[in-house]
Amino acid sequence: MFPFLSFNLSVLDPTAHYNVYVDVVLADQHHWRYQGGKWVQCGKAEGNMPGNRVYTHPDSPNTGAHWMRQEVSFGKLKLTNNKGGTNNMAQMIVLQSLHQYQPRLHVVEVKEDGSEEPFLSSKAQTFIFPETQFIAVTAYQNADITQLKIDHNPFAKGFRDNYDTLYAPPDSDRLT
Amino acid sequence: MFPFLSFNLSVLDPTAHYNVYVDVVLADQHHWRYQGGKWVQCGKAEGNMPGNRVYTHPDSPNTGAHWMRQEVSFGKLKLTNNKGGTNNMAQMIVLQSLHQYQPRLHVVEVKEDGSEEPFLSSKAQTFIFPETQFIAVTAYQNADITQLKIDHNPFAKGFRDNYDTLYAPPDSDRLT
DNA sequence: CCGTTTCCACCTAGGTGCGAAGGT
DNA sequence: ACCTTCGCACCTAGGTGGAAACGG
Repeated sequence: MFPFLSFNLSVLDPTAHYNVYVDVVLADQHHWRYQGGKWVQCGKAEGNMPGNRVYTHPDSPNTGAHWMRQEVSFGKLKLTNNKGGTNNMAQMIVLQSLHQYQPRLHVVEVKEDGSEEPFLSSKAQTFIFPETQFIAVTAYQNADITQLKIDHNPFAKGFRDNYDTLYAPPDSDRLT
Repeated sequence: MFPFLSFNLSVLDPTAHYNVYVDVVLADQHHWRYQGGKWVQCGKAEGNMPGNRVYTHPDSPNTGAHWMRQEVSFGKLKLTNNKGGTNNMAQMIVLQSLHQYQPRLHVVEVKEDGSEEPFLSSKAQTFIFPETQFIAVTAYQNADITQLKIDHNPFAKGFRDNYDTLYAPPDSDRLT
C-alpha cells in the first residue's frame, strides 16, 4: 500500500500496553467501473468475501510511550486480490478489485499477559479518516496517481523521466 | 549463522503451546588465539559482556503440532560482535570474537495467553549438542570452513570457482 | 471490450567473502 | 604477528509500473 498510512497518537497511558491495527472495510455497497474516463457505479457488491482484512502493526504489543514517541507508520502493509487459501500470504489484506474501501485505525489496550481488554470497553478506540478512502484496481486509471507513486516510491525509481539527470554522478566524480 | 541450526522435535503435546529459543553460551572460560596455524588458549575470558544472547524462533508461540510437523530451522539467526547500544540490532545475538561458544535449544510450554510456565517445571526443556560448538572470529582461519560456506550459502555463490560452468545457460537456450 | 494475469527491465535492500588499511 | 574494520564486487530476494498475453 503506497502512499502508506501514518498516524500520530497522543493521550495514551505511557505505561499501559496497546495493540495497534489497521483494517480495511467496504466504503459502499457498489461495484465500480471506469467508463468514458470516469468512475461509475455498477450493480451491488458481492458482500464480504473471505480473506483477511486486518493488519497488526509489527511493533505490537507495545507501551503507550512507544506509540506516542514517533509517527506510527504502516509502510509494510500489503494489499492483494489473491484469495490464496491461507498460504504464506500471512498478514496480507485481501481486497476485491473495483470496490471502494475505507481504512480504519484501531488502538486496543492489552493486559500485561497480552490478552485484549473487552472490545466494547472504553479501552479500545477506532479512528476513521475519510480522506484515506480508495478504489482497489489491478491497473491504474489515474495518471496522477501513477506519477505520484513513481515520484515517491523508491522501488519505482526506474520509471522516473529524469532518472539520469537526477542521479548522474556529481561533477567532482566525472572525468574532464 | 551459517550453516544454521535445525532440529527435529517430537513427543510434544500437539495441542499445547510452546515457545522455541536458541541461546549461545560460553563453552569455556578462555580467550583463544590462532598462532602458528593452530588454536591455542590465551588467558581468561572477560566474563559475560552485555548484549543479547537469546533468539526466539519467529514461529513462536505455536502449537506442538506445528513444531513437530517439520524441521525447526534457525536460518535467520544472526551473530555480531557489535555491542551497538540496543539500537536496531533487535534479535541479533552478540558474541565476543575469539571465544568458544555452545548453542542451546530451549522448548518452553506457554499458557494460552502467552505467558510462560515456571521455568523449573517439567514443562521447559533444554537440549545441548556439543557438535555445534564454534569459535567466533572476525576472519576465517580454516579454509575448509570458508569453502563449506562458499559451496552451500546462496549469498556466497559469486565466490564459487566453477560458477560459470555450473550456471551457464543450457544448450537449448544458446544461439547455434 | 474490459479487466486480470504474467513476464520483464529496473530498482531497493541486504547477505557473501575478499583485500586493503589500520590498530594493538 | 595477529586481529578488526571498511569498502568492494557479486550475489539473493523482492518491490516497482509497463506491455503483452489471457479470459469472460
